[in-house]
Parts: sequence; structure tokens; C-alpha cells
Amino acid sequence: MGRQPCCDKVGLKRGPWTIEEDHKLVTFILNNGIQCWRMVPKLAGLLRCGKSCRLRWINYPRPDLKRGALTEMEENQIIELHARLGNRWSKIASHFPGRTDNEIKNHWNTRIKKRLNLLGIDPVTHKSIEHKEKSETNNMESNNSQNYEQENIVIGRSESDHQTARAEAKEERINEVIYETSNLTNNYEMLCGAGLNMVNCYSPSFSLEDSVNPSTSIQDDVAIPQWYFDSVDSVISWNSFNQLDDKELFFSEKRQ
DNA sequence: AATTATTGCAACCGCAATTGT
DNA sequence: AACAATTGCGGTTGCAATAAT
Repeated sequence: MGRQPCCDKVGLKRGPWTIEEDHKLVTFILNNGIQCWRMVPKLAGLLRCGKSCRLRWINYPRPDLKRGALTEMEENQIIELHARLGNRWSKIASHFPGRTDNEIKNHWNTRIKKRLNLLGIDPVTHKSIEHKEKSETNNMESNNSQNYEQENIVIGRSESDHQTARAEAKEERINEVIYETSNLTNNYEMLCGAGLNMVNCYSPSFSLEDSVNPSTSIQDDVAIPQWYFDSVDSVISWNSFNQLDDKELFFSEKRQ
């Protein structure tokens, strides 16, 4: 026997979330954290499936989210990361504290793609479109060394430039690993000390400052309802849930 | 003012990886 | 070890807001 199914989808609400639903979700998670998404809607009193609750939490009411448009600097960094990682949005998003993979993916599809096309760069290969066409012709002629030379001409690099660039890229990657490691350590320390039961939340970038004073991470032009900050008041906890007999929980649901 | 086209974003869907029984 | 539930991810869709005609 495996586990209980995520949800049967019968009688569950779909579509945009209402303020009341957000309130219930935030109240529950701020008070209790997350141990099992499947149980969150049941315990929070929501007619949504766990998957929907998870997605909503990640993309909207999370207190550590950075709001507002992506900056040009962020945009350039996304392009650089996309060239290295491809469409691995969650990996790309992990480089941007407070940004979600969905947000970055949407921004890529709606803006950056266009921007690159206007600049004559293929958003998939990150190469000059002019060069792409030429290299396709060259491929038909089966001449790989010429392609390489052509690439260097288009990008404007000599072989020695490439060697320098490769060395720089290697160093950059080492620095990146160091940076990510220190970030993880900071986040872990914050989670241990924050007082909120958020250890199991999906939130690789939650900062100590944000957890102590949620309003500091939110831009002034975005109004956050007062209930958001009044929510830390336990109603149902995972402890009380854990004390419940599994059968009792599911039988009572079936009786409804 | 009415209609149509475009844009941007939130949410859904299906699949793969991970985890629990 | 095998099976099934759960989670996380990326692609896609639906829809509201806005712009263009």
C-alpha cells in the first residue's frame, strides 16, 4: 500500500484565488508551517487541492517575495544564466532571492525573448541569428572548423580571448558555488532562529530580516492587507493534526 | 463608443523524480 | 524491491487589462 491520493478533485474550487482564501492559507502557514501540502487545504479550511495551495503560496503570498518589475540588471543576469542552464527556471530563480521560477519564466517568455530577437540574438541558442543562418548553411557543407571561425568573427573574439573567457568563467563558477553555500548557511541559521515554523517551506531565499519584519522585503507601492500581519495566531497546528488518528480524519471527511 | 488584437500574468496540466509503505 | 503517493518542475492555457483600429 502507498500513500493517500493528493486529492480527488471532486468539489474542489479552481481559478483565481480570493482574498479570503489567501487569508486562510497565509494564516495557516504562518502559524504552522508546512509539513504536508496534501493536508494544508483540509487543515486551513480551503476547497483547493494541495498542489494548488503550494503553487499559490510559492507565487503570491509568501512574505519573502520581492515584488515589482525585474530590473535591467536582473534581466541581464537571467539571460546569462539561461545561456548556461537553458529552461531550468527553478535553477535560474534560485539565483534571485525573492523571485519565483514562474515569474522569471513569464518574464522570459513575454519580454526577454522579444528583446533578444530585436537585438538579433536567438533566445534558444543565444547566438546571433545572422550567424545561425550562416552556420546552418555551413553545416550543409559539413565544415565544422569554418563554423567555429565564423562564430569567433560574429562574436568578435580571437582564440586567446576565448582562453581568457574560459578561465574567467571557471573562476566565476567557483565564486558562485561559494556564494550559494554561504547563502544556504545564512538561510539555515535564519530558519533556526526566526521563531516561525517554516523549516519545511519551499523558500531557499528567505532572509532573517524578512522573517523578523516582513514589511521590509515588500515594496512600498504594494499594499499588503493588515490581516497578513495579524495572522500569527495559532488555530490548528501540525501537532494537533499529528495527534489525530489518520482513519478518524479521512472517515470524518467521507461522512460530509 | 464598439470591436478586435495584443500583452502580461496567474493558474492549470502532465510528467519525472523523490519519498513512504 | 515494488508499488503508489507526493512533490517539484516546465510547458501551456485562460483571462483580464490595455492598445489599436
